[in-house]
Amino acid sequence: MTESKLSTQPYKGTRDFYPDEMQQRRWMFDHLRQVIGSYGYQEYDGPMLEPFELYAAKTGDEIVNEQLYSFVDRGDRKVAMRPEMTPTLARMVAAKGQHLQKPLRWFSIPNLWRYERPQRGRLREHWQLNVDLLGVEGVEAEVEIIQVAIDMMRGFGASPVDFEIQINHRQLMNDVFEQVLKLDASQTKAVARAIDKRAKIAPEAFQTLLSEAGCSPEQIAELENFLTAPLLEIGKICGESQGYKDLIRFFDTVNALGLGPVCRFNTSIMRGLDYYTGIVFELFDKHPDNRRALFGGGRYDNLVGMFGQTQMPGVGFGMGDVTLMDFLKVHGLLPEVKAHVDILVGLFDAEMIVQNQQLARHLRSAGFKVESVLKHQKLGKQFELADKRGIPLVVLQGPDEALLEQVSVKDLRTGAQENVHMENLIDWLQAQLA
RNA sequence: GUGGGUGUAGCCAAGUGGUUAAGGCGCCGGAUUGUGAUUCCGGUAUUCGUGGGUUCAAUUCCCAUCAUCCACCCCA
Repeated sequence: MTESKLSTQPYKGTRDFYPDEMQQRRWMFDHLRQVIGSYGYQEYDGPMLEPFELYAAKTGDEIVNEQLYSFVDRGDRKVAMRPEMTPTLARMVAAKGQHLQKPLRWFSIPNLWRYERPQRGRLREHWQLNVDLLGVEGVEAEVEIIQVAIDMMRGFGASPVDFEIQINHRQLMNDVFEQVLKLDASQTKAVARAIDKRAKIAPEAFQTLLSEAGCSPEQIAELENFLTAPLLEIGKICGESQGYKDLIRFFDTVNALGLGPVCRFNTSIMRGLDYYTGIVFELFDKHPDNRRALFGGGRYDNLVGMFGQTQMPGVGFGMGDVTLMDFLKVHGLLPEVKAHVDILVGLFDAEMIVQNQQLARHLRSAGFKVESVLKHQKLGKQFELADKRGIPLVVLQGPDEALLEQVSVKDLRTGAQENVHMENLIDWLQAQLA
């Protein structure tokens, strides 16, 4: 028999969440839910599998061609594992469009799949918070979404100097490409890609990319002029386009709300997804060890309409759990894993299992988180177990205590031990744990 | 998809072409059968990622492969 052993490794680019990691994940998501809930957003979810075509149309060539997990099902349907949530959201909204009361404030924390080479901050399966606001045309929607993002970061204890939201406008970029620079379709794509890279490469390398894209020196100069211009100068370069007006109104509002310092206009923010139509933004970590985007999002006014029933404008963003976790680690914002149990009910000897269970039931019904010892071990082992788990209190009833209707309570944090009468036990324990 | 680094116990690791493969943490057991986090003692690697080759001899050298990390590509 040369049977090869089954590997215990998780599939490439995926993670096992053992209880400690799961607790961290829960902690993170609970924080997010709390902030989002404070804005009135409701949670939804959809299937992990969708028709392949849902992504083929608008998600972007690279994701569809190279990063989509897809297969043909037993009924010959081409199926994909969701690489992002927004198409599912759009589908769900389109399906019920007329009946949903607008605006919609929805969020979800789906697991998403992309066939990629794993590296820092990127895996094949990740969980991504998606927050979307649908049914609002004006930039007030973007302003609210940005506030949600900022408050989430604050909720984790991040300082405003730790991160920055960079903001651009898709339509503004399109206007510049088409009307000012007069680029054709293929040039537009190459130029957009070059702009996306601009912050990471040398200025000469950027110019080379533009030349390779077929730009004349004049076009390059004009583009440079645009890219480095402050927002207020943009209007002079490409006219008072809708994109320009949106941005002005957006920044006016954001400044009035006191959120200006964390928001910055940046013409380099392009975003890869094809469905964005208006303001786009990314939230960056400013820590030198982790300079990367934590969130990305923007306005997608035509996505719901793709399904042919109703048009519905939308604004939203996604944030990956992997990148958020890196942010929290780098900035020291992850708390110690807290004990999940308040009390261990010890088992004095095997014959006392019923008393042990009764005591544990009594304490649980009073609202404590209680673990009970099910198999007799030496008492030293039982206390050791409690200590290693971080359980603060051990409650034990041996023959001596039972005679007096008492239990012995030891606080492992202080080492203090006391006998407490059953009548006072609940109050006494509550005081200890307060 | 391209280039580079690394694979020795659950984790962190030292090590050498030649008898039994350091050490630390953790885990298990004991000293201490009514009391933990201290101390002491003991136990914890028979595929040194996997397969093949060179050799009298390979954990060590060579090749392949897989995994993992980093950079690129792209993105979250």
